[in-house]
Amino acid sequence: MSDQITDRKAKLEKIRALGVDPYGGRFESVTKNAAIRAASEPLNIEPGQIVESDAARFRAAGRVVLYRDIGSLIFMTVRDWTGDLQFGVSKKMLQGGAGVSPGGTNVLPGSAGVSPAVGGDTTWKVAKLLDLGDIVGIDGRLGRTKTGELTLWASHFTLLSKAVRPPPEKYHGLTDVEARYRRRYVDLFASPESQRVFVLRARIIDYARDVLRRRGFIEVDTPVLQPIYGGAAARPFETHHNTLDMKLYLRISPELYLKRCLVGGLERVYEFARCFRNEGISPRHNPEFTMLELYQAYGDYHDMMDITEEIIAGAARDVIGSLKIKFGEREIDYTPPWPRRRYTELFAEHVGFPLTDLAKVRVRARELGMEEKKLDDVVVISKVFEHHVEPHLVNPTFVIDYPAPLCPLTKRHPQDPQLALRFEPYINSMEIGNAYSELNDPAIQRENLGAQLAGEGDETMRVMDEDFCEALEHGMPPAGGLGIGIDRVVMLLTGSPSIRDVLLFPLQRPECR
RNA sequence: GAGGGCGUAGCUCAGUCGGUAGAGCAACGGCCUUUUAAGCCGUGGGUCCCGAGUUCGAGUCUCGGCGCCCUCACCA
Repeated sequence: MSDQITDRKAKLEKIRALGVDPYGGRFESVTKNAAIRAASEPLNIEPGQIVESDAARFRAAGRVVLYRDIGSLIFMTVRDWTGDLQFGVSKKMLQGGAGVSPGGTNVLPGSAGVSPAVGGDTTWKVAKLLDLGDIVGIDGRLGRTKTGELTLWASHFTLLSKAVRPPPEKYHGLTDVEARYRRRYVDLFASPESQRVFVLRARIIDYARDVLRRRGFIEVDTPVLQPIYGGAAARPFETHHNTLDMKLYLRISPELYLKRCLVGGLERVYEFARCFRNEGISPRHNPEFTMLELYQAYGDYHDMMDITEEIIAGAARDVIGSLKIKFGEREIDYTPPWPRRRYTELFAEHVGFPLTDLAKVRVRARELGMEEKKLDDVVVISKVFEHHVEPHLVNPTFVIDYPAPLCPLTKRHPQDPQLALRFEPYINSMEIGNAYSELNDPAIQRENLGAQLAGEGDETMRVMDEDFCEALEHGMPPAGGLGIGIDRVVMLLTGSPSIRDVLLFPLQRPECR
């Protein structure tokens, strides 16, 4: 059967028989491996030397990723989330009187060796019973081996958690993508580069929060469970509340609630909104994803472009450390200001004729193999745009002033009512957001939403959000609004080709085991 | 939804023309006080994704199913 598990459980019992709890408790005041490395620099440790001074005493902890037993001497490479460090355990150097480190808590109550605690001899036996994947803590003195490797030599040694399952192969780690997604916990500890993505994700989000806080925004939470869904064009997930006996939808967008906040006088609000869309899955689409959405009263979409640049270019510079970041074979230049290009101009430039020449647009659509007869003009235009223009939008570009019929929640362009004051930032041919000068005329809003519902026909169960329209009738300040697909931004900044690489636990069908 | 690719030991992977299942790491037993993916000697380990079929014989060929990845479609 699964003999490695059996072997490890046998060791577990041997360790318990020694009076040591293989699952330790609190082990605080640990210095991170990276900090220990940094602290070693001024010590100028010579190969073969072990430093006696207090400046070289450290407590460290982490997971055993490499283990080399040389008889009466054990070397192990121990990983924490700052990096790896070699621990050395020498039979002669272990101090008795505590099989656990001072402050360690893993002496089994009532065991034979409990008082005055297990000795160095017991500690040694435990060290010999270690396996790859175990989590250990040590107190020791810093030195260098003959070959110059920085090493923390244990005076006390503690087993903090015994792994009864074997880790993946120590050199390759987990490479099978399915295994990495299904058992992310293994992928994370086996692959520092995977861990790095999620640390960077957190820092990028922190960075965005800092930008918004400096600009006077407050973070709010709006409903995920919504009786009426809206704010985007997508099919929703449905659910049901038992005691209210009520149909509910998981939100496809927080937009209509955040605008209610504007009506209420919360002038600058943002939300990191987990959204759910019951649509196809692809390397750029996950059924649940995170949208940073924000609204600024008295602003417009130009302000939103400034914020977009400040967050994304700033995160590139300050979190990743460069305004030029590779993605696949390409290098993307995030240096602001990003070009702001009109939709109509880009269309004419890359398609070869203006989008107002509808006959030509439809001919081109047919050439692309499209069933264009049943589609509205603007839909055909947008398909042709996607096909011909998006591939050219590699470096960050704001595409501005979209055809109005595509934008039911957007204010019209004052010079051209055919256009809407909307932009989408594109990077690496991918939409990474959506923003506009928000429509605040309640009559036009009601009309647009009605037209949208009519366009969707009976295929969706969508109904008019009367309460939202009523809110606008109380007066919503003019405002700029912005949504940024956080997952996609993290993909770009970390060089991750699939959205699943930046989601800790992407949706997978049940495993047949 | 359509097409293509993949699925073999805990992990990473070989497996020829259809002929009784292989390596490295990991594991187990032994040796070793300066290793670096430690080394040396020895040992064990398989639902070849699942199920049918063809065949004297299937990891290999055929069909069906499941899962994952990619492309396209839908969508965003």
